[in-house]
Amino acid sequence: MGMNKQSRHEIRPRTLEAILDAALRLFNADSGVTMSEIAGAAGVGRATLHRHFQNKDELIQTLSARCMEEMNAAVIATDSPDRPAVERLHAMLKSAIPLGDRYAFLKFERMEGEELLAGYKEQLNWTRVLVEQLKNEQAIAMDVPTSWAVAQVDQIIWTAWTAVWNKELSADDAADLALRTLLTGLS
Amino acid sequence: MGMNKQSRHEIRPRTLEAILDAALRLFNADSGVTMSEIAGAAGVGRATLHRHFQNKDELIQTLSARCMEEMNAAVIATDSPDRPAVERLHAMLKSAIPLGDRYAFLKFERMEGEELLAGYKEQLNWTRVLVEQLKNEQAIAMDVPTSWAVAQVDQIIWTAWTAVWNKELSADDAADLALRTLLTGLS
DNA sequence: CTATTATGATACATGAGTGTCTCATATTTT
DNA sequence: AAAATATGAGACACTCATGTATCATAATAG
Repeated sequence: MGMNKQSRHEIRPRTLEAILDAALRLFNADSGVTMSEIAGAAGVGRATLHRHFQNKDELIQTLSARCMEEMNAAVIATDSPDRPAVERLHAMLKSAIPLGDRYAFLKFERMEGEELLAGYKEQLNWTRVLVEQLKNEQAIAMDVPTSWAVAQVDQIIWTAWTAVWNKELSADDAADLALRTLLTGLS
Repeated sequence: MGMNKQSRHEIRPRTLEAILDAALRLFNADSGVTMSEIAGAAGVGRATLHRHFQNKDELIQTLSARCMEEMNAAVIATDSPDRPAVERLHAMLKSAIPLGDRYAFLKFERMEGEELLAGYKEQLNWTRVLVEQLKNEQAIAMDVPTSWAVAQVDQIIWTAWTAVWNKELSADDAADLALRTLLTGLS
């Protein structure tokens, strides 16, 4: 299936979870972690780590793809097609912003790997459709380039999460403020 | 003076420039460059590199601090205290956005080093003062947290630069759009 | 209970980047 | 021109992360 050449060993669910949990935690603290440290933090032998992930890139890609899927799932879960686009944007922000600390490490990793890129493009595309609907409902001006609006939505999730992480705002307040900033600016 | 223990050799201006130029260029392409690659690209012996920069961190810090100073200088140059704050914000965006590719690599580096942090705080403080003046002139609503507004200004420079880099917008258009987005949002 | 199999621990090999040193050469300074 | 000195090139040792192989042990499946 998804396993590679060294698939002589099937990975146990507990082992996989322990590895991914530790890797996610350590990567968010320092993108330069070593495989040994990850194995140690996961309570797993270093050899076991190498049995299932040949190199660090493969581990990062698996991790990134999972986080991206998680994010996409959370976003799509808020997607009720009959509501006005503004409400859906608000709901998306509310569910996406708290997830920031799950995939903060992606900020320091270059975008590589098919799965990760696919997930990211899916996310961008989802946002693009939403932006176009916002334009139709005149919540966004027609002369604003769609790519610009998409970038703003994408970026403000990070900004809002950072504010929450710095304990300057609550998650809900950050989502409200993000929506307001997007639509009417700071004035 | 600023040199460290191995200051038995004074660095020549041409050598220093060649090294910093190459390092900046390579770091923006790949944050994992090696000292050998930098030396090679600079047309400089690897030993010379190690004579003046003990380790890679020291090189990165020197580079980061320089870029930050450069950015601060460019921003402060636009600072004419008698103009309205909105005009000064516009002028700042116009001069800061095109500099993005000079210090894009900072996006992938953790903030470390006294000089760099000092420069960054100086930049944030400058923006904070500007935001407060914008509030006084009622270009920004009083109930918007200042830290939020500062973060928005800081982030939109990157977003705008990315749009320019992707050739979606010209530098001037990006600055205009950034100003408009900050003040009145996307609507 | 028994057979299968994933894991842990250990040892070992490898490669890459780093940092240091020396000396001949090129550059600058006086 | 002569002295002082920064550089280039090469050799060397060292560290550390990586990757692989082996085997006893623990967990799981039948």
